[in-house]
Amino acid sequence: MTKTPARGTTPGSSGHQSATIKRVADRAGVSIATVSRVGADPRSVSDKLRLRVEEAARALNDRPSRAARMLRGGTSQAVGVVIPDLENPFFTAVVRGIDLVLQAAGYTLLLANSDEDAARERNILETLRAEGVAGIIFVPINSARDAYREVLAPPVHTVVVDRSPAHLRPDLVTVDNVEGTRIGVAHLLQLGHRDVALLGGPLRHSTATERRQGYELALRAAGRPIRPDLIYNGDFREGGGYAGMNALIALPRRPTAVFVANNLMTLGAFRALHEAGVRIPEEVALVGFDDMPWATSLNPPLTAMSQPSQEIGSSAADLLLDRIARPDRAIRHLILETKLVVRASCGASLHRSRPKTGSGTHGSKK
Amino acid sequence: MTKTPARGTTPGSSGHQSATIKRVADRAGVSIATVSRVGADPRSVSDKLRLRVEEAARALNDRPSRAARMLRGGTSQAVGVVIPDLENPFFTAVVRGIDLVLQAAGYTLLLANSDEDAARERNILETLRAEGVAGIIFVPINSARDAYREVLAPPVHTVVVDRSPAHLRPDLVTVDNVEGTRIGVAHLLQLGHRDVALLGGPLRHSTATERRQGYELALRAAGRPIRPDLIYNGDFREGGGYAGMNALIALPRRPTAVFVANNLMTLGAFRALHEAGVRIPEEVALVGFDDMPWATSLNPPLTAMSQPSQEIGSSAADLLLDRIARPDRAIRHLILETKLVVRASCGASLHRSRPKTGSGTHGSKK
DNA sequence: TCGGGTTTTGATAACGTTTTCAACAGACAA
DNA sequence: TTGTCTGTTGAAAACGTTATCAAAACCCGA
Repeated sequence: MTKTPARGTTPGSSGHQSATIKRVADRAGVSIATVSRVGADPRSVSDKLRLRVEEAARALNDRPSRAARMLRGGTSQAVGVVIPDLENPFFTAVVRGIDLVLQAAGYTLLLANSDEDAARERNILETLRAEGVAGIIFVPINSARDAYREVLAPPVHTVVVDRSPAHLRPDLVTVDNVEGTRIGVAHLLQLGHRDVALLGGPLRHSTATERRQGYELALRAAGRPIRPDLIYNGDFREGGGYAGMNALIALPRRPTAVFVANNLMTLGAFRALHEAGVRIPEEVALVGFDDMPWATSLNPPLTAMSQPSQEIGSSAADLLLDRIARPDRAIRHLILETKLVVRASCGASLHRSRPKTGSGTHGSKK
Repeated sequence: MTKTPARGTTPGSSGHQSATIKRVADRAGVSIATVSRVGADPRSVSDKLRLRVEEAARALNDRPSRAARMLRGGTSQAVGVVIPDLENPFFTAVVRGIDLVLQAAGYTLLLANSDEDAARERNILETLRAEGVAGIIFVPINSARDAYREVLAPPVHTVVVDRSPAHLRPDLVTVDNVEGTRIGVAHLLQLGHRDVALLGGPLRHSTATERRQGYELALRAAGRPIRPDLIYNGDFREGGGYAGMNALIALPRRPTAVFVANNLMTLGAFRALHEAGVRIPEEVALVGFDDMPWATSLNPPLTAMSQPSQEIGSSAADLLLDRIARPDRAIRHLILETKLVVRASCGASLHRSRPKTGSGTHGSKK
């Protein structure tokens, strides 16, 4: 039986149709164990057999069954991605980044939308866990304190994105929110504005508190006082930006510049300003956190702190893949830089007198 | 200890930890076959045992392994969703609708981004198929003609969304593109515009051809000629809208109104107009196809044909679930209505003289 | 040529389900 | 009481992998 084995009707194997690995094995004239091995570690099998198996697999268009693999190994080649709002372009850009590297690495992406709802998030996380995903990348709602204890249990790895969770130190990818906001606010200050307001977010999110810190930092560096009435804590949604901006322009001492700490809120702020007939940037100058695809379509185009959204996603995926490969590396926190993109909404073009945009200290008073 | 079978150390079962169904069976003092049965068809097992099993399952927080289930049955409780652009808010709204009903039905959502790339789409579809999804919901790229033959093979069910594929009649959910566009263009005509241009899309997409039909329909109904120079076929992306609008305003006989057949292109059109300093709607009136979350933040706010994006998604999911349950129903094509949302970009507010917005025939000449 | 060691291979158990088949229990008619 | 029929249950095979273990093949020095 030495040479002849490669052909179809070996006595042992009657003509079954299914069972991909078995079919490959039959065709190559080897045992299924050998086939499995060339998939796992090609060096562990002799060149002769390896070649036979490889060609048989190719001919049969063999795709190992994930179900079987997972049933055996307890973990599947899939990763779960959980974001709080599928319709926020920032998150979708992140997902796109994740998808790019995951797809290239042969992983399948399970996406779920937690909708900023803690119960739903919990449910999703449990499902994902039961599903046997190799890892989870998620933007935490961060409601209950010990909510994520069990998600971190060894079989499944976790990478957190955008917001840092309260009582947890997982692998993490964020942006430098403090510095980003500081630069944005400093830009406004430098343009000569004395009263710069902040349209901030819910303080349970690290992004909101950090951006607030950056705001205060910039003000202090410029020697300006922190006026509590100029700080509005919104909800990071369009409605909050609208309400907040309306509140600000109703102020007796109306601010001449506003830093909006979130993309959706920036939209709301624009709407409020347009409706009220307040001119941007002549009456109120605007800088937003997070650039958006349609920032240039706004009127005037938005000056924004641009986040590398897609790169956030791909970095997170890289981190996850790496952790899966080497589970006992040290925890890493990756902090990406933001970038000031100057367009018209901040009014920089009105100030031709001071063309130099230096390293962010305050400008002279107007 | 009355019933005794329920306790731990039954002679047959040594102290294994894993195997959920086995554990439930042990705890309830029945065979695993019985446990499986109460999951599949509760009426097929006696009340007594059924109760015991149910309570055991509840106590053990039993979650049947999807991997095992799929390995046995060949199909998993997951559905694949394939869209061509994760960053287009229309598609994400659709996905959100899908997610809503799928999550409620206990299905897992596998999302993939085909990026308008045929090869990638094909690869995704094959993967999904190999993955054993119960069904696929997708927006087809529609490049090669027989590209989708094998996707339709019986084990996996398909629902197509937004665009109808060329040589295929699957379950389908679209919007009434012809009528939607007709209404939008008629609105412009009724406002007194004589030269209404169309910023259209790539004709390989049914959405683009149908919207073009609607445009011509409206023009003919108003007795206006079709001027080829007023029709620009873009790419359904921001850049195409920008280029197209620039081309239109460079025309010797510049149109006074433009219907933009796609959300991203609308953004580009706005940008072009703003940059060129052309006033909306005084110099060029604008109506777009597909309303967007930020339509009200544009300046002026966008008049648009609003699509029920989320409902498109949820309907598609409903269709799919129904087909999975009853595979031999007739093929269905669900056509949803669009709605004209009048804001400022069309200039309707400038025409206080004619407050009645009737059923879409043309108004008197200006 | 023969041992001893190393490498390569194959048979098989296990993973958690569903489903088929046979066995068993109970009900009812004779 | 016996026999047949129906309804309920359990044993076991199968799904496609991977991993363990033992057998086989090979290599090398004596």
